[in-house]
Amino acid sequence: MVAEVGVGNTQVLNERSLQLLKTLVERYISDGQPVGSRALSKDSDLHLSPATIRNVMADLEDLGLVHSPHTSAGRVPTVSGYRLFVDTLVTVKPLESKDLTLLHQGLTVSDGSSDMIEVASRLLSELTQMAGVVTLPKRELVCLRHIEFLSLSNNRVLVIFVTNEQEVHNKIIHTSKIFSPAELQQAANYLNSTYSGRSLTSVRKAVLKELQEDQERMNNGMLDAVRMAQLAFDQGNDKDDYVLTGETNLMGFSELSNMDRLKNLFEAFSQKQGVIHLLDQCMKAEGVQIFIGEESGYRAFDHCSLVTSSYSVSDEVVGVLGVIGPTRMAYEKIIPFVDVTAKLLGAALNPKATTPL
Amino acid sequence: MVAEVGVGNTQVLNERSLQLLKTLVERYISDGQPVGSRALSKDSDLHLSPATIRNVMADLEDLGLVHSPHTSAGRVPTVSGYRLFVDTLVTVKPLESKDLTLLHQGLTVSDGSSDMIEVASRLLSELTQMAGVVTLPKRELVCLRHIEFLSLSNNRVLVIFVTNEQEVHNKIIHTSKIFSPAELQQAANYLNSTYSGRSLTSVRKAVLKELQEDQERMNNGMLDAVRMAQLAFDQGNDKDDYVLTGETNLMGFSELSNMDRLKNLFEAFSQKQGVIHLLDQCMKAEGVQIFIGEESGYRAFDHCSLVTSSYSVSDEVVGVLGVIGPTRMAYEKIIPFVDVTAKLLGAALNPKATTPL
DNA sequence: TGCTGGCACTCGACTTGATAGAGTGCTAAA
DNA sequence: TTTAGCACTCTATCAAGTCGAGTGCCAGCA
Repeated sequence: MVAEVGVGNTQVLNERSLQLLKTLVERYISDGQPVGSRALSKDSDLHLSPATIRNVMADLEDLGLVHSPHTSAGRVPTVSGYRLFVDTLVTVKPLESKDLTLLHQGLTVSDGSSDMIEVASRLLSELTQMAGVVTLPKRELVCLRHIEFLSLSNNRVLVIFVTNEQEVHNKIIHTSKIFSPAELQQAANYLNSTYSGRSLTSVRKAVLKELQEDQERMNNGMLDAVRMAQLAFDQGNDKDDYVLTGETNLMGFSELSNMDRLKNLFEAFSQKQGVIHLLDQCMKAEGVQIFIGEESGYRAFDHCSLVTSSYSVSDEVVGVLGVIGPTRMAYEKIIPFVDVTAKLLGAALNPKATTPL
Repeated sequence: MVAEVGVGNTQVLNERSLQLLKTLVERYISDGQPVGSRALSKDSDLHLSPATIRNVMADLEDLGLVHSPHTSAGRVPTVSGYRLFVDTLVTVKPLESKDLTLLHQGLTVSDGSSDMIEVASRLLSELTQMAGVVTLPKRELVCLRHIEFLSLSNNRVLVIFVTNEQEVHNKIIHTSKIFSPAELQQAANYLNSTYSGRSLTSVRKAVLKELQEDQERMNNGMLDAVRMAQLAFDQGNDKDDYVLTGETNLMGFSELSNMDRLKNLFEAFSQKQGVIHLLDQCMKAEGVQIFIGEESGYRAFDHCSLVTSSYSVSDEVVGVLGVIGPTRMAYEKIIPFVDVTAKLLGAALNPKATTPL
């Protein structure tokens, strides 16, 4: 993607062109207006005349890095231009100490009763004045703490299970026969003593294995328990989900003030599907990842950028968080912001954490 | 509010004027354009010339029922005009059988595993193409089914309790001493045997009473149990909440395409406070209630109307549902729609229900 | 060879003026 | 009491004109 730099056209994309591109993007991000050659001549420290800059701009336009909305307007960065900018040109600013303090305050493990995910999302959106998004930690990496059954009418059983420290999940399963409360209690006891402390994926695997191989070894009660566990931890039970806050902040940006775009975007938010898929992709990479405009592949996000970072608990990636805003966002601030938030959240979610960083 | 009708100015607000107001509102609702005297003359069955109608319009304008955006535009209903219309003039249309079928399908008790509240909200928004809102049933009228404690680190205890048939709630409480799992189990057993089946409010009252009066009668374990119950069922534990769907539908309406208005509205939605307060007011009245524009008292809703109805389980009002849309909405359809949905939802939530209506 | 000043040109934003159409208020007549 | 007619008002729309920002290109200069 950055292949243009220094291959065939080294002489075109030299240091100076890159410097000008950088200045242009910075200027456009802060102003929102197409940047003309005169402004660029003043802004950059290169002491070049507007005429020279126009020549360079023409080259950058040929390379698809900038674009002119119309004949006599300045230049605006294209998606490729932004890409080059965030990949190699941007000079990230260290987080303002005010913001850092707020993040620390919000994301310390002290107060276990508040929902960290929610807090993180809110911090992201409030401090960046854009939309913040945080996925719930992946259940594969989540430990079963306790399970409990409660009988309902019509062969239905309410399964309640607690994961990690304090997250409560519940699901209704349909059983083939009616269980007495005592039987349910017994089943729960068996499952708790056997599987408590193990990860949900490993529990699921173990359950499947027992059903296939060890049936003769088990008594009826154990078999029932394992069967119910299978139903309870069935794949795709709790769909991965995310917490999104500050969507309304996005309504302030002029590039999103087009009602159709905005509607598409908000519909994408409420359907969740696309967003989840996008965030899933970010989970694979470590560190900060950025989707600019159409790069995401979802039309609804055409005029948005997404700056994400995965967050990890005990060196395992368990989720993703990020900021959604207009393509024209202050990447140099947002990138470190997302980075730090991800690290703090990971640390805060770590049960045996001392304050990190 | 409807006091103008037939008091001092009977001769002004006579049958004919009302008929014309009705026609005007209907026409404006369907067109969205200010209605002129000529159009009104054709639309109404009164066989009056435009000139006559202009005289009537001038009277209606004096009474504050209609309003001219500018000198040579037609008339538009004011809030008072809408009020009079929905209170006395509107002829509600019976629900289309297609919609009725869909409502019945969605809101029958058969499938207990899906969330009725969510379904109801979604039906409201999808079938009306506006936003649907449904409050969660009031907890005062909710029965405790089962309670369970789980110890966490640092004197914290995770309380899980199940209400009604299958709703699971959880809360973390801080205790003064550290309990062993066995002690917690014992406390849960005591509470389950004592309070299971009673409403949350009555449990709360009973707990308070025991703590104040019957302390000497109880052993230590019971006392601990009751203390924990008090913490768990503390007032304001689960804040009343609502499920809102189809907000994005509102972005299609021209009267809400002003970005500022829209932003205010969506911020009100995400803060929830104001909406909850508004819905609470509706809980007091039975049947369909309507807030038009500024009547709600919340600036964010200035250009919206809210058509609500409380819904009841076993003859007790437990919640409110409604539709939010632009002031210019098809009241004659929405009113019966909300009415029927409320009745169906109430019936569906009734544990021992046969299909109603 | 690369940079710069100059010049003609283009395009959008804004202003102005003219026109058509919808709808009103008022008055006088039926 | 209703109606027809008329003058008036206001909006929306279009065309024309102007201004300014910015470009592309060319010729000259270091």
